[in-house]
Amino acid sequence: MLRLTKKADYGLMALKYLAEHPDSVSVSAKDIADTYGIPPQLLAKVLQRLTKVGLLRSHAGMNGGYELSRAARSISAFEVIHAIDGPLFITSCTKGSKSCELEPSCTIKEPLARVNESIAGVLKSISIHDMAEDESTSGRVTEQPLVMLTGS
Amino acid sequence: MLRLTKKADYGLMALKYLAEHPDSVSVSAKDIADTYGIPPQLLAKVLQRLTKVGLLRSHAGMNGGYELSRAARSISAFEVIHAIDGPLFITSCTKGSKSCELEPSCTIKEPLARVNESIAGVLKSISIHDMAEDESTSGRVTEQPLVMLTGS
DNA sequence: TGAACTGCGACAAAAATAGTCCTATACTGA
DNA sequence: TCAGTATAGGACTATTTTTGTCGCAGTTCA
Repeated sequence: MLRLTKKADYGLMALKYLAEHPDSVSVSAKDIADTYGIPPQLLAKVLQRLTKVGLLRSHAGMNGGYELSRAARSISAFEVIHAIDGPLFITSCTKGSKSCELEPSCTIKEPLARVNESIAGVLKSISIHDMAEDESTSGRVTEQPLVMLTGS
Repeated sequence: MLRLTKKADYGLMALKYLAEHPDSVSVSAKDIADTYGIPPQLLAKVLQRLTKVGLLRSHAGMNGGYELSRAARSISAFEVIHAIDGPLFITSCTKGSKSCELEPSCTIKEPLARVNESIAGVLKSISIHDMAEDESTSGRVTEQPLVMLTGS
């Protein structure tokens, strides 16, 4: 339930990798794919999408590759996931497109929409920087409130 | 991204329906399926599973059907979803089974595990009763904190 | 110019979901 | 006690989503 696609996983891993190697001018998709043992071509597509959305800057040609276009601290997990998996959300039919295929029957949607926002909030509150930092200083991140949802 | 399966949707809808009809001694799967225009047999299976898990009580034979085994207020969305979609979570490989197929590469998992818990918290904090109530007195539910995640 | 890249579109393969069918069993009421 | 209505559940098929591959065009750099 509620699982991320592998593409989103790959995207997060790649951004984390880039966040941890700010020194390297640019890193190729292949470099990252090799490091994590994931299909290079797939990762390439993911990175291309992230570039298109503006989270990465690409650099074609020899010694080319990708780099973060912004500070890791300012890139949220939400942005990454949204860019890769799209805006779709919790319930099959979110009120983006025409309500529900199932007539006016979907009475469950509105309550879930709020849950939806809560989850988005959680995802927005965690940055690539947080994820990268986590490893070395585990436990530090939790000190600050991950998310605070009162009222809304 | 992060969307519920239809089965889970159906389950939530059914429980909500039952919560809204406490008068009826028991409601058949067909009744609910007809009301919402969903496949009866599929809903039947969902309800059977919810019964097995103990969220519903079933009653075979004529005029049979299902009823909540507990107060709607004490049944969380989390329980329902967990019963139907299983315990799987956010990231492909949660540290339930052996860490990751991808060697020690999955550095992304631990940070996401925390996100995972946050989401579970959100889901646990909303009850079937909340969802049923929502329609009539929309907006009331939001007044109470949906979830409060500080530190953890 | 050629090697090492990114950028895309079209597929193919695999896995998860959704939905159907069929049979067995339980209970109710006439 | 029999007929009708329900649940219980296994097996199977269909559909959709996800994952991964291939091939080719454009870029950059030495």
